[in-house]
Amino acid sequence: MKPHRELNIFRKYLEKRGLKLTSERRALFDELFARHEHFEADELLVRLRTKHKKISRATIYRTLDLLVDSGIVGRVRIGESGYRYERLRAGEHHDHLICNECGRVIEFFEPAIESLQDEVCERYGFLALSHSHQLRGICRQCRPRVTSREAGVAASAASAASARLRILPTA
Amino acid sequence: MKPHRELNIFRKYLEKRGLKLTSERRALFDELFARHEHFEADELLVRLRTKHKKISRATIYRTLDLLVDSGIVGRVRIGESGYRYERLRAGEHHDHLICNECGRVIEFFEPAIESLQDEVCERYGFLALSHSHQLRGICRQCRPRVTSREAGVAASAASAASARLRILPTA
DNA sequence: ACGCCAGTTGAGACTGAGTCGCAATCGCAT
DNA sequence: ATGCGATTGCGACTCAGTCTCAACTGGCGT
Repeated sequence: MKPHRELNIFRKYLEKRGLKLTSERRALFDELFARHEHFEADELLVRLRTKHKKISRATIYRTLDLLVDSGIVGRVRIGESGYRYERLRAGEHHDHLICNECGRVIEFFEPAIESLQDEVCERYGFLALSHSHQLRGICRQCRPRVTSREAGVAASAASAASARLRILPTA
Repeated sequence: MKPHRELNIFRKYLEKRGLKLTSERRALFDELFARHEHFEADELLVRLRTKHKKISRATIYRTLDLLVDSGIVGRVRIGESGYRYERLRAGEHHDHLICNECGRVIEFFEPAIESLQDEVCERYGFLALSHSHQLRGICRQCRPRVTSREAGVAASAASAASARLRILPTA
C-alpha cells in the first residue's frame, strides 16, 4: 500500500533536474496517495489546509505540474470547467464514463478501441502523444431516478439516445 | 452553399420557444456560416467587431448557447483553455486529431470505435448522451520539423510513442 | 555541523474565459 | 402603430489558474 515506488519515481524525477523535495511537495504527495484516485486542485488545497499544513494555491498547482510531468499523475479535462487529476498506475491506461447526474467517474479500458485509434493515426500520418476519451451520460444507478423524474424532454432524449447511444456529439 | 437549411432549423428552434431572431443573432449566424468550420467565441467577437456591428461578449456567448442547444453548432473542449465551436452537419459526427505544433484540427470518423463505445456503455449499464474523443500529437506536416528540431528528449518520446502510439494518457 | 545559494514558498495581484443583473431597447403578434 | 416580453450592452463579478517577488529552506560541499 505504501507508495514507495511512486515516491521514488518522484524523488528521482526531482533529483534529475536539480529540484528539491520540500516539505510542501512531500505533504501534497502524501495526501494524494493517502486515499484519492481522482481529485481536483482545490479539493487538495482545502484538505491540506484543514488537516495538515497550509500550502498556498500556487504551490499546489506548481507541484501538481511536477507530478504530471513526472508521469505519476494524470491531468484530465472532465466536466465543464477546470482540471481533474488522477493517479496513474504505471503502464496502465483507461478512459472515462462520466455521469451527468451524480458526477461518478467510471474508468474503462477497451483494447480494441485503442488499436483502432492507432489505425486512425496511421491513416493520417499522425503521431499521437496523448489522448482523451470520455463519454458523458447517466450511470446505471441514476437511470431509474432520472427517467422517472423527467418524463418529458429528457425521456425523449434518453430514448433517442439509447437507440443510437450517442446524440449530442460534444466533440 | 447558402445555409438555408440551418437558418430554418434555427428559426424554428427560436420560434418553438418564443424567442426572437434579432439582428445580433442573425449577424452572428451569418458570420459563422460565412466560412468557418471551427472557431472560438472571442474570434467571433473580434471578427464581428471589426467587420460588421458591435455585439457584446455576453450576447456572443448567449447566442452560441442557443446554437449549441439547437444542435446546429457543437461545443468542444479542445486545447488547454476555453471552448471551441464547430458547425455540425446534421447527422454527421466526428472526433478530432489535434496537432500540438500547429494547432491544426483533423476530423475523423471511425464507425468501429463508435460501436465499441456502445458496447462499453452496455457493459456498464451507462446511458451515453454525448462523447468527446481527441488525440493530441504531431500531424504529418509537422513531424519532420519536430523530430529534426528536438533530437533529444522529444525524439525518444516520439519513437516510444510510435511504438505504442499513445504514451501520456491525458485522460 | 555549517553555510551558502539555487530552488522554493506564500500572498496577493493578475489574467482570461465565461456569467450575471439590470436598465434601456427591440421584435413581432395583434 | 402599440405593447410587452424577449433581448441587448455594459460593467461588475466569478472561477480557475498563473505570475511576481521578497523571504525562506533543502541539501551539497566542506
